[in-house]
Amino acid sequence: MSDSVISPSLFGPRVRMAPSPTGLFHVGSARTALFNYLYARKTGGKFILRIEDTDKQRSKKEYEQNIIDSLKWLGLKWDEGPEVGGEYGPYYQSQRLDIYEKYLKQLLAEDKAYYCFCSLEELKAQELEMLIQGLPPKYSGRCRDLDKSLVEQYLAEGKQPVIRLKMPNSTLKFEDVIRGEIKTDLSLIGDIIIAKGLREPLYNFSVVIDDYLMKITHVIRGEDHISNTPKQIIIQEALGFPRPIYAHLPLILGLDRSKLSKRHGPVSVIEYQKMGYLPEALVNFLALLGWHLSTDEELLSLEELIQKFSLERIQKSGAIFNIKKLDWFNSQYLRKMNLDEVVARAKEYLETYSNFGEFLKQRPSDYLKKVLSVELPRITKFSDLIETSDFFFQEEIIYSQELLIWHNATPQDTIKSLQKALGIIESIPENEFQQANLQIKFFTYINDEPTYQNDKGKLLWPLRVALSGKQASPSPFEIAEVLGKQETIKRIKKAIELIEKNGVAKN
RNA sequence: GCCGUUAUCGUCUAGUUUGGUUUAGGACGCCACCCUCUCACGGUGGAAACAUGGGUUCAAAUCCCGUUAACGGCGCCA
Repeated sequence: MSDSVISPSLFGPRVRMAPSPTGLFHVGSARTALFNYLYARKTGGKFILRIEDTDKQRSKKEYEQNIIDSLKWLGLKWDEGPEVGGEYGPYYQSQRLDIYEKYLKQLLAEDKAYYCFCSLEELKAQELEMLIQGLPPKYSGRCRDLDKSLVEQYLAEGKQPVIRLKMPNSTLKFEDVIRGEIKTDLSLIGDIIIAKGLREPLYNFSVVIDDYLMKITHVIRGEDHISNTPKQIIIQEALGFPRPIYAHLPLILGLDRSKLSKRHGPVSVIEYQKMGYLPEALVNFLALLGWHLSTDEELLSLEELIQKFSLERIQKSGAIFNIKKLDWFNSQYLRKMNLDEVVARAKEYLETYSNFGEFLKQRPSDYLKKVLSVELPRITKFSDLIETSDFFFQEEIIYSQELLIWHNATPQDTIKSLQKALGIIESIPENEFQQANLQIKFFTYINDEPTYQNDKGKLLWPLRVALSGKQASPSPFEIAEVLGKQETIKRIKKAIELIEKNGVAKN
């Protein structure tokens, strides 16, 4: 048996990401892609993307595009694969059927694989039987030594066989970079099906062929593949292929510690994009799920991650996807980022995911920048802009008049406060209508006015609500500057009207 | 059921290889206080963990053995 392990070639390691387009690109896959990418960049190797679309029933074009879009959004560029090509293509398994067929025939000819004509029903029954006996379900090997002529006859009759690989009965050991030595008793596995037909290869088989032909040196993938590894190694050995280096990543888990899935909440990369997370933040967060520096550094750009990454520091146990920490990363990135950059991204976000785009077009070009300079400390992701800062993006704001009333102030008090505020606002010239100035004007008044001296909220709270319509918002001065003098006056007058219409009448 | 993997604060983790420097460090979250018209931001402080039993040793989160629990796999899916 060949135990030859691929040594890093002259050209450096080659790693790959091999997603299947059977669903939206999962954050777990994104992390696997990230680790592969980091390793390739760190070592000067190549990161290859291969689409595993041999399952014709489940593979969909739209999911294929989603994989590509998600990877691009995250900033993980592949060196070979769809769109960019490469010398070991094609990079879609569905286009490699001739290749698989060739190797399948070779295995059959060498008697290392055989046709199996057992029906699904028979197999199911056997499986059940073994389970009852407390044995691991395993194929009996009934067709293993079928007579050649009988095989020919069945084939001629048009029977649809599957192709099985003859598994040895030995113990197989392999080295995992993250976990060390892993042993399996092959006698427990039985002859696995490697293809449904000459042109219908199954995962375990096609991966081995592709990894070999694409000269993959390191297979970095999820822990859920550990039990596939021995099978793949046996296929490699039957074919005389060298063994790549394996690294099995811990799983990403949901709150209940089971593999992260839809029932735990949003799981696809695009959903996080829609929620307004920054790709940088997602990448940073994902990198720290199962990998950590010995120092306390956590905020790391993709460049820094590349510099500092090492397979050795990957964790062995699964990590729970904690969205609160993602939120924290996102706020950090939002605040650290250059304001113009944030504005550009927020603009794009609002245009694609909200209906505030039109409103924005009618405002001065620096309007969004003003909004963001005020709202940035208050949001964790762009969708918060839609939910909590909508008053900046709408002509009409809706709120109840009770919200305008401060503590134990009466509606009359509130009208008085608003009128006073209106007076101050009106006295400030358009070109001096800035936050700092507004604040000075208001506080000068407050300090001389006994009614408000010790209860600033009596004046400021109704003002703020009049402008925002919210219980929680930036200060009235900040909002006023962004809104501009005219809009500010308009909203205050509206508030006064609102109380006059309802609040006063009630008293 | 069988096989495999894993086990430090609620969560992500440092420390485990080479036992003592650890009254176990950091981050997220949580709580309190300060700032304050509200909400955030910011600042200060706090609660919070070595799964369990047994060894070895002067000394164990760190080494050895057992137990338990959790998860993953056991597809003519990938």
